[in-house]
Order: sequence, then C-alpha cells, then structure tokens
Amino acid sequence: MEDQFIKIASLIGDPVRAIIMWTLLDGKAFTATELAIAVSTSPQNISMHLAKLLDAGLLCVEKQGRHKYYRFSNKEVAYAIEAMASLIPPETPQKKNPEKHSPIKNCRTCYDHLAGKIGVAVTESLLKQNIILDSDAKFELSPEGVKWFSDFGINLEDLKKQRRLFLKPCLDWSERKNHIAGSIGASLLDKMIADDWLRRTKDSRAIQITGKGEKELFRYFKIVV
Amino acid sequence: MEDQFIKIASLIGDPVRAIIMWTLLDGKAFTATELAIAVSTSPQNISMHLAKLLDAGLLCVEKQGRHKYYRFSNKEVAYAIEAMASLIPPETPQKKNPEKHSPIKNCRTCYDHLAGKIGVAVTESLLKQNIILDSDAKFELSPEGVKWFSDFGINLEDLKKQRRLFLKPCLDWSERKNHIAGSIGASLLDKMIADDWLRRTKDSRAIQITGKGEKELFRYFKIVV
DNA sequence: GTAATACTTCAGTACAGATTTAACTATGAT
DNA sequence: ATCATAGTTAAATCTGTACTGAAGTATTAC
Repeated sequence: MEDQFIKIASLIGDPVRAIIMWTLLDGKAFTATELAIAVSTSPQNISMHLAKLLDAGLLCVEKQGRHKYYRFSNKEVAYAIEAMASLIPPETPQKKNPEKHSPIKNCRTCYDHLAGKIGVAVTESLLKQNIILDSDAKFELSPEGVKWFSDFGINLEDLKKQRRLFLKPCLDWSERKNHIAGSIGASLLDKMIADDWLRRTKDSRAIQITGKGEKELFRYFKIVV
Repeated sequence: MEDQFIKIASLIGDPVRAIIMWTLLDGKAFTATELAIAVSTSPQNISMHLAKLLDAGLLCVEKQGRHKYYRFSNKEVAYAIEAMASLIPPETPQKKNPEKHSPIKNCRTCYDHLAGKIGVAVTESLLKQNIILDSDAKFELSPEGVKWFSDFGINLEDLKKQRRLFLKPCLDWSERKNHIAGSIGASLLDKMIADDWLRRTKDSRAIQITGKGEKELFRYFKIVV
C-alpha cells in the first residue's frame, strides 16, 4: 500500500503536474494545449504528463473533435489538492504590490461551489441573516432559510434528491474562513451565473462580477465589491 | 502562490518523504532513527529529509535527551495525507493471500481517532443503537447517546470545552465508509487503550486487540473480531 | 484535394536532487 | 574517562525522470 501512496504523491509532486492540478482546481475542463500554455512547457511534454495522470485515474478526458478536455475524475481529487494547498504557510509577508491581487483571489470557484472572498462574504451574510445556522462547526438551514432559498429561486427539494452533501462548511485556504460547500453552495453559484451576477472568464481561472452582480450582491448580502 | 504549492507537492512527492508522512499518519511521534528504519535508508539521508519537512512547517520536533521526536505539526497535515491516500485506486484485485491482511487494515489510528475496520464497525453500532444519529451526512448525538457516553466513562462536557470538532464523520479510505472523528472519536480510542481493550504495538503502525477488548467489543458493539 | 491545428510517440540528453562516503557534535551508559 | 548511540553537516557521486527534437496520426478548415 505504501508504494501506491508513493505513486500518487510523486505524481502530484512533479512541478509541471502540480501546476496542472492547481490549474484544474476550479473544476473547469482544459485542453492539452491550454494546459501547456498555463504551465509554459511544450505540447509533447504536457502530453506525457497528462498520460501519467490519466493512467493513475486522477484525471479523466473527454474527446471533442481534435480537442481533448481534461478535468479531475472525481471530487476526492479536488479535495486532496485543496488539502495540500491548505498547507501553504500563512505568512504572506506583505507582497510588493499589496493591492495588485489577481481576480482569482477575489472570486474563484472551489471545484464547483462558491469560494474565495465572495464565497466567504456570502456565507457570513447568510449566517448573520439567520438563513443558515452555525451549530458546532457544522451548518444547518433555519426555517426562515428554507423560505429564503425558495424566494431566491433555488428548489431545496431537488437538491436533497442529489446524493451529494446538501450543506457543508468548507475551509477555503485562500481566505482561511469557512464558506458553504455542498449542493447548496453549488446551486448558489449556478444561480448567480444564470442570473448574470457572475461570469466565468475565458481562461476560467477567475470569475468576474458583473455590474448587475455588484448591485444584487449588495442588495441581498450587503457585500461591497 | 503556485510556486508555494509546487514546493509542498514536491516535498511530499519524494519517495522517502512520502513514506515518512505515511508512517506518521497514526499520530504517534517517531525518532529520526525509527523513521530511517521504516523507510530503510541511512541516518544521514533521513536527517536531510526531515530537515526539509521541518523547514516547510509540515513537521515539528521535540527533543528528549539525545532523541528527537518528529510528528505532524498540525491536523491539516494529517488530513492532507489522508486525502492523498484516498486517491489510491480502489481496485484491490484480490491479493495473493486474501486473508493475510496486516493488522493495520484491521485497526489503525487515523491521526488520533479510531479508524480502520474497528472504527467503522464501532460507528455502525453506535448508529444502530441510536447513540449517534446520522442526519444528512453529519452525525449528531441523541439524548440516549449523552447518557451512554457518560455510562461509558467519557465526560462530554470536558470534550465540548476543547476547541476541536466535537463529533464529525470522516471517510476512512481503507474501508471507504464513514467513521466518527473529532474529539469523541479520539476519546473513545483513549478510553479503549486506557481500559486495555487495545494496545499500541511497539512500532505503532497498528493497534492490537486484547482478549479483554475482544469480549468488550462484542458486549458493547456486537463486533466479532 | 492541401494546409493547418491538436495531440502523440520515441530515442537521446541533461540535470536537479537524492544518496553515499566521511568526518563531526552531543548525550547517555559503564 | 571511554565507548556507544543519536543525530548533523559537507563534499563527491550517481541516477531517475523530465525535457528536447524529430517524425508520426487524426481532425478541421479552405
């Protein structure tokens, strides 16, 4: 079993493959070429690395014409990468450009639920409005919360049918605060994109907030972007 | 930030260091020499590797005379390693000796709470006896449960004072089933060791079940060892 | 049809970083 | 005081594996 673990660890341990995993963290699928650019290496090289990750079952691939789209093969992979990222020392000894933080930090998707600054802020607001309750480090939905989500246009009954966790906290490593994950977190993100509050950018590492989103985020959550 | 992630990933990605982390998974502290033996490499080499892990903050060390005891510096490290271990493909295409499974598989400590076959079985029994309740993929303690734990000799009030999570499920990768983690899980393990149901073995990768433990595990949980 | 794009395969090379050899310090045992 | 054990440090060597270059297939565009 040890050797199996070594195999996984050294797979992720290579610099090129580490960046591949890091890049795939937002849950979107990338083509081989896109990944080659993200990692700044040659197509041959990325091909070799992707083959290894594929072989180990960490990634899966979907062929579309002459393109191949790579993504994590399951949630566990994303969680493992997040867990490793959480080990990055919290120091942050004041970068040169303290305010030139990339949009990623503002609003990234943590696999498929809402994360980053916005995710944390939304969660805090939901807590403050007693829509969700924080009981002993786990989240619960309040009776008012049920009504709120229905008003917001999210059907909780549909969500409950999904096998995945309904409502769970998730420690976001870039903010070091809890935000909601699970199907509710994912559906919030979906709804915000559907209503054009947020847009995925082309290269998809980050999420942009639209003008409408800016207003609505303040209206619903008192978040100032 | 990427470079920080690469650093962590390639630290864990080296075969020797991967086994070190794997070995430390049971939460016990090991000396440098013990680790050198576990990894089967030279003292000089293990010293170099431990220095790197220490420098990155993944491990911490406690000096006792001429010995140095190494352990994970925090829970996050253990969780990250567990998360990586969960990526080991589940295949298990029928080993040669199907029943010669090592004691580790029977009963290992998952950082410091009870895991492995016994941990899962205990959890199932607690659920069946309605001592803990499984509500929407999170565990809750029932009123009867409060009494049960007090009868069992575990003071829940003391546990609640600890900052760490009181009761939470934890997917054990070797069994692929939920078992209880958090302070209750840890205290169950402590109690069982204190009452000599279980004993840590010398090299501590596994836990042995005593004769007494065998009887009591059946009496309390209907577990046949 | 031809050209261009997306990706793969294979053999040869290079190099970072692990390991070894050797000499060192510090604590504990007799 | 002497020896053994636990661990460290430094320079020399060795090696696995990533990378390069060259040549291939498959799909789309024109």
